[in-house]
Amino acid sequence: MSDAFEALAHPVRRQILRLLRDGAMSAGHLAEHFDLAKPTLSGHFTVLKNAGLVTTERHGTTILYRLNMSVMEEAMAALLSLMGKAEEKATPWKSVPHSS
Amino acid sequence: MSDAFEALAHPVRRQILRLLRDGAMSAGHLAEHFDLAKPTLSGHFTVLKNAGLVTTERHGTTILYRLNMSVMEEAMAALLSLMGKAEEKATPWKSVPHSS
DNA sequence: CCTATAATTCGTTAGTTTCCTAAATAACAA
DNA sequence: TTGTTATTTAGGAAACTAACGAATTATAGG
Repeated sequence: MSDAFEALAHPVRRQILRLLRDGAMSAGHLAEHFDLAKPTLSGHFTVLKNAGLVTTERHGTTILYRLNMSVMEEAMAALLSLMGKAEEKATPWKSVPHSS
Repeated sequence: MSDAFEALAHPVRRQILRLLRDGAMSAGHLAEHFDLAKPTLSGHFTVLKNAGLVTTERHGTTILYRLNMSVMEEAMAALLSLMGKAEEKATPWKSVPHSS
């Protein structure tokens, strides 16, 4: 879990995740959104990948980066658990009616 | 927001927050839970305080640390926004019926 | 004022992060 | 094979982090 928060701690990496919200994107296309050298971005990709926050998929010469929602959700759960009181530690999620 | 995630990235600091879930605690009492020198813990307290995740309150010679829920919630919201799709970016929170 | 207690700041060391340029690798096309 | 494009790896400089012991500040009580 430290790795995930560490990865989230850098604004460039959060922006990368934001760009990936709408779907996978290649390293090159992602790099166009930043004023940084490509190797620098590649380093950020590695941090995100090691944290499990993104997955990769090669398509010919390009490599697609994709958000890994399950790890994002694990980070959410970890953060949530830091907020709950101890006596609520093991409380299962309360279900609420669907609104749609 | 970087500061908050940076602060959350260290296991000792997450444990400190966990210890504070049930109420404020003095620096010394917190330090008893770790096998680290007090100056080291004091450094971690400073990181948490600079991130806004805790507040302090002096009582005589002791200093009480207390969770700052509102900043914890801001971190939650930031993480949540990284997960939502762009077209949901500005979606206001949907209200659900109270369960109690 | 003097002493004791609680906590922080200072100074140092070792290891890590971030960024760069240059070189290497992978896949494809001619 | 040769060249082109996409991306990563290598190597290095500057800045930052985490940890410690020693010294310092702040407060309370005699």
